[in-house]
Amino acid sequence: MPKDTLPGLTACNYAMLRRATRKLGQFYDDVQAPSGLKATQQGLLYQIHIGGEPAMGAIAAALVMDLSALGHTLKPLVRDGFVETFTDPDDRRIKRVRLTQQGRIKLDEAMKLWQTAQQRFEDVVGKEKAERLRAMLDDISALDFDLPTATPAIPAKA
Amino acid sequence: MPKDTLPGLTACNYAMLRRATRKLGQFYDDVQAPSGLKATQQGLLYQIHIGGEPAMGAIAAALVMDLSALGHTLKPLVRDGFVETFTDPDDRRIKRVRLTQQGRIKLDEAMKLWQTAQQRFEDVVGKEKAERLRAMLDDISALDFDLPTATPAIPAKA
DNA sequence: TTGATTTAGTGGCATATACCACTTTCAACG
DNA sequence: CGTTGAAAGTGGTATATGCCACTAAATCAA
Repeated sequence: MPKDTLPGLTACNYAMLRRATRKLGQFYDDVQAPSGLKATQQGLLYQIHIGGEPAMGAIAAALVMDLSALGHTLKPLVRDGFVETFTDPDDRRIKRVRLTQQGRIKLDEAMKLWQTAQQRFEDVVGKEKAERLRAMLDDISALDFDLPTATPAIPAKA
Repeated sequence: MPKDTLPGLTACNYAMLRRATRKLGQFYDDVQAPSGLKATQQGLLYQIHIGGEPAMGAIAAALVMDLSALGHTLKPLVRDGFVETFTDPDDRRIKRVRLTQQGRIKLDEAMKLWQTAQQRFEDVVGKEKAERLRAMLDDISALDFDLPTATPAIPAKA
């Protein structure tokens, strides 16, 4: 039975990460469904909320997310009136983002549900273990994987 | 400065998970790009490979993935000739999946690149720590979050 | 055997994300 | 000043995923 000796996908860090993400997504989304927001959207609203009218690029950087992906993700939230954008008066390249009144209200509502999910998760997994998990994940998000695929030590400007 | 006292999104298990997933996705995808497969596709091919002509439902269950999502994800792989499907002769509801010859070759190719990425990840994070991470993620994928949202102890068939 | 129920997938629709090719602004230089 | 190159976003295209409504096939009951 070769299948027992094959490593299985449990060996792949990325595959494990995605699988666990799907699992948690189903859970958090389910709990937060009454608010009408997906957990992803709630997270984005929150990030904007604590960001102080952040620029698109700042949000993307904080979330380790592609800038264009952020733009797309933001669209439904703008369409539904939870978020609005405006051009930075000092640098017209920069687009800043903020919550609308409605967005703040909706975020409040969603946060209450979030707490339920979060609490439940920690009850099941253990507060201490959850903390360790988040710390590890935070580390990973900050890593630098530079593959030295022919790194010119110093481009020497030539 | 209220921003320093706000919990930041680092408190949310799900948000952390997604952020780390994006980070690793960018890394693994980048390393595996030469094969033409995304890391997600490589993972799926591998799962099929070790599954012994698995049924759609079996794959979805193993990956904690929605069945319809799996169907969609499979399409490009079928289109590109890496995977083929056939109806189970003993139960025509069941659709089984297997790699084509071309699919096996492509998987081999991608696995070599995967090993590079995997190795690099473990070099940076530490083999032991990576192992703990995967174990935790594996646990999470197997959890049962039943929120007793009015659980009728026994529907009593009425 | 027939009608109700359950199981396995499909298709449509919507969000999440990524990469690439542009466009618009700034900023730096000569 | 212009020219040039970097910085910030936008739009298009493609995959990843999920939910829901629906169909087909198998099972269970009566």
